[in-house]
Amino acid sequence: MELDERKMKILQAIIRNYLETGEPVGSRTISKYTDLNLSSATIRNEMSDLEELGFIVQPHTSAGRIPSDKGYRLYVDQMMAQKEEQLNQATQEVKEMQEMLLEREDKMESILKQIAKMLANNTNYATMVSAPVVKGNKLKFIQLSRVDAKQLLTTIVVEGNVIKNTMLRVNEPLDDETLLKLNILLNTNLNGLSLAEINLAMISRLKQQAGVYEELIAAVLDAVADGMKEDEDIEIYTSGAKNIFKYPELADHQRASELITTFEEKKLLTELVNETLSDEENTGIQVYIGSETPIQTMKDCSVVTATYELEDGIKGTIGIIGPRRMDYDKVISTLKNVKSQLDKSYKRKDDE
Amino acid sequence: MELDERKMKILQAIIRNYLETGEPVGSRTISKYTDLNLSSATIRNEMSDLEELGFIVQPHTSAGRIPSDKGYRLYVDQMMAQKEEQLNQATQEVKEMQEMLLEREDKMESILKQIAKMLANNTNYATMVSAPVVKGNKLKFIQLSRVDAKQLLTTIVVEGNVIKNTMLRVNEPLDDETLLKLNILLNTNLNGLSLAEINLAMISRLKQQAGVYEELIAAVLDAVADGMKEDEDIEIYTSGAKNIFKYPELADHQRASELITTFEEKKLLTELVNETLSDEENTGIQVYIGSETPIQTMKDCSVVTATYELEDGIKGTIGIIGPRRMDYDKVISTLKNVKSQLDKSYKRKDDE
DNA sequence: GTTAGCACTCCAAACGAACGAGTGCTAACA
DNA sequence: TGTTAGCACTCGTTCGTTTGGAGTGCTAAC
Repeated sequence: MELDERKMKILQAIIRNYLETGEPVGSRTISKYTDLNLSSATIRNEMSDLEELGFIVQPHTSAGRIPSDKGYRLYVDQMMAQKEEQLNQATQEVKEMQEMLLEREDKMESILKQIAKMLANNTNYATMVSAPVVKGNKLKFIQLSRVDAKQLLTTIVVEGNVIKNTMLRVNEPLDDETLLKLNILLNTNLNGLSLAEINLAMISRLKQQAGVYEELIAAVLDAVADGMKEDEDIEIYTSGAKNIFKYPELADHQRASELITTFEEKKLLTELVNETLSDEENTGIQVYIGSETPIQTMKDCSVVTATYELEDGIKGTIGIIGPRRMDYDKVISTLKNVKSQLDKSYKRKDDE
Repeated sequence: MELDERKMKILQAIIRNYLETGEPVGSRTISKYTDLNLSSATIRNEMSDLEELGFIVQPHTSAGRIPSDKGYRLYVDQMMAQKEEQLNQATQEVKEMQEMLLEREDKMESILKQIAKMLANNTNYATMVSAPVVKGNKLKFIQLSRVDAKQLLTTIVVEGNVIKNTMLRVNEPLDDETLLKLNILLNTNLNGLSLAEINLAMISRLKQQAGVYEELIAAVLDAVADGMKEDEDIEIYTSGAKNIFKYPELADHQRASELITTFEEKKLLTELVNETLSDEENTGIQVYIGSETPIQTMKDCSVVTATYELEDGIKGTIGIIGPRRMDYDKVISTLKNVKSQLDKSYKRKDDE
């Protein structure tokens, strides 16, 4: 059996209708809905075929049909192909984002939080935004300062301007000269290195040169290791969890509880982020439908993600999580817009 | 009408039973449950009185009674008075916490997150922990460092060892000498001041002394203001939101959705934190029952909070949010334990 | 290939009976 | 006077039945 053009049109009509209503759609509806001018009986025959092909399913006998994952997949793929070259209209989101980005260019964290919130409000789905992850992770700057007699502050800056601080306690106050010497020692030896490159040889050399301050240097190195090994613990902001209650198919206790937990324990979401970031042939937007998603608890959801890239290799993920019958069209174009704004934002900065 | 001892006993029995079952409790149940040896008819008379006094209510005619907010309040107050001097048994929580606190004394953030999680797991309620808020907010240390030719890093340390960083861009690289001068200028003028004390006069004096670097100083002061004005934006960690689904009286869509939002937008919770911290005659534990809570969306919940205090004036709040029929006894003693551990943790550090 | 017609299926909502938990009241009892 | 047994009554819950409607599959005719 072939999927001819008429079947295709009917499938599309079924999906569109289901996206709107969330109810199984019957043959009569389609017969009226489309401009095909076919009777419900004919549609019934075609629907029977579409079911055999696996694009739609019946929740139970004598009910209408709903799209299967395979059906959604076809629909989404086709849509993506069609609107490859979409113009970038100044949507609501773009306007809001431009204001955000203009306002404060340095406060990445709060901007990402706001993006998550804005997307949740504008789409009525749950959203997540991961903070950019630096792949290389080279140390750019390290400094030891005396806050008071017994407390030192280590400040390290990693490529991509990620800043980390750690307080250290010392028994004896350090004089200015020693502090300067230690700072020079640390900077000359460690700058430009990644965590992997700070090996045992380097460590013992440093300790040797530090003399009596060997112990202090060890503590500093610990702090450095701590600050740079952030890969496992990606910062993720979420918003709009309450939106899942808007879709009855997600709102029963069991599912809702699981989903809420997934959003609360952001750790589970890192899997999604890793998945999207690791995908090589990534065009920027990815769609996971139902069982395709990498996170178990979301098997009844669809997830659309966008990967944004600030500088080379510094990437993050924006994700929208909703029911299978998501408004893919709107979500995808919204994400495309937001992504392009974020991509641009850093380029703009460099131009200054 | 008086609330004599017998009525009191009956009220207690009603509440205890309701805490367990969540179902309205009838006269026959009480007649069997207690050691009063009274028939159900007598109990009925007493219950009628208790209802008139406002301690219990009937969800509808011909149903059992459930405690009113006033009833819970009496019960809780009495319990608190009784166990004023409770011994500090080594509970599950204490053990878990001691491990946490021993492990890393500097990582306040992750410890607080863990506490929230642990409490949620051990109590089956939703939890929140606010990071300590410094009242005075005096600047302890400020430093300007050169990360690379075009980027400066401001690091400020506020009392209570809260550290803030901001990146600044400059057009012209600064030489070491200028940097040193600016640092001395900043430290000598600003150290020990609170945000309120950095007034216009001070600012213009600084700018004047900075000469050509006036603009830079202005940027630094902006960063300082930004870093110190954190009062409005208290860091709050939450956990166990999913637990609300365990209590049918909270789990309907409407309520659940509101509660989830409250937990997600932690801003709303700051009100609760402010309320508890501002209460002067605070013995450490506070109980808000139903409509007593300061947050509208929680009017069907009870909230138990503990205020912990690290150093003088550096306080935070731990809160447990559950249904009205919360196991107050367990929750209160758990919170007492956790609170005392946190209170101690800093004292211990000082002793070292 | 398309369509009208019809029997059939199945869910959802409406209905009502039966049940049971619980009350309030009254009258009797110690 | 306080306590208790008894009884009529209320009201929510449950469960089986009914009904209506939406939708299907099949068949026969166009």
